[in-house]
Amino acid sequence: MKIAAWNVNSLKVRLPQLLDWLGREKPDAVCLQETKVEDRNFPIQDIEGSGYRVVFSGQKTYNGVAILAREPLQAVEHGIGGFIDAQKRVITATVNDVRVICAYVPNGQSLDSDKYRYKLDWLKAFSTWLESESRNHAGVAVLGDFNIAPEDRDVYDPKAWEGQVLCSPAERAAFQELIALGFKDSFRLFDQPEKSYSWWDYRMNSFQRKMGLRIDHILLSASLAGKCRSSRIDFDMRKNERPSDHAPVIAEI
DNA sequence: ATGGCAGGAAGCTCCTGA
Repeated sequence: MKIAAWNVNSLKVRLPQLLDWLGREKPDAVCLQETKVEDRNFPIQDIEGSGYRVVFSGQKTYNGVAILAREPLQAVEHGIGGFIDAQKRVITATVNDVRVICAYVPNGQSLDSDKYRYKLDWLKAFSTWLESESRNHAGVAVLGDFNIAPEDRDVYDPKAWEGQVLCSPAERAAFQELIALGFKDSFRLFDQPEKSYSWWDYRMNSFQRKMGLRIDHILLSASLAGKCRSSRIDFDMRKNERPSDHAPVIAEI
């Protein structure tokens, strides 16, 4: 089973690229973030026309998540259980007996921002809820934009980013708390190229200069990690015309 | 030290992203 995550930064703009990519990669399940589209405007027809079923949870302008799958999406759940959140950041469904959790973790903006406090509170609630999901499902995969670079090797200039949002000790500790629930960062199960990142700023020619961060991840519960055959970043998607600032991440389980 | 790029909503500019 091939699973993937991609922060599209507007599904409306990226739809042609998404449909192309689905035809080429043929993933079994795809988690999208930052769709930025209200549910009533979601492009259901285009996606179903490509042979995928889809569930989504969106809002105007910001956030918005969706899961696409070739097989039925069962036991769909919106948001984080037990956590009230006006922002549409999580959607979950069971596909082929795998509990697929699509997450768009808050950005946090800066350490002195209210948004940073919200990010840490959000991650705490997410961790608590994920623990119960793990108890209730044998195979769990968490895919999405975590807005956390877990280690210095996930950052092009660790000195410059030290202590900054996306790299701060509290955010990294929150990421490790998820790992401590029994998840593996699938990307690190395999040897990877140097300077493997999943996001590059649109400015300053960051992609060409390999100035990026690895903040999009696929976490796998122990049973899925044990049979994971590959995990990679589809860098080529960042070379497209009008690219998303994020590249898709893909794993085979 | 600062701004730079992109998308959206609104409106001829601002907010957010990371």
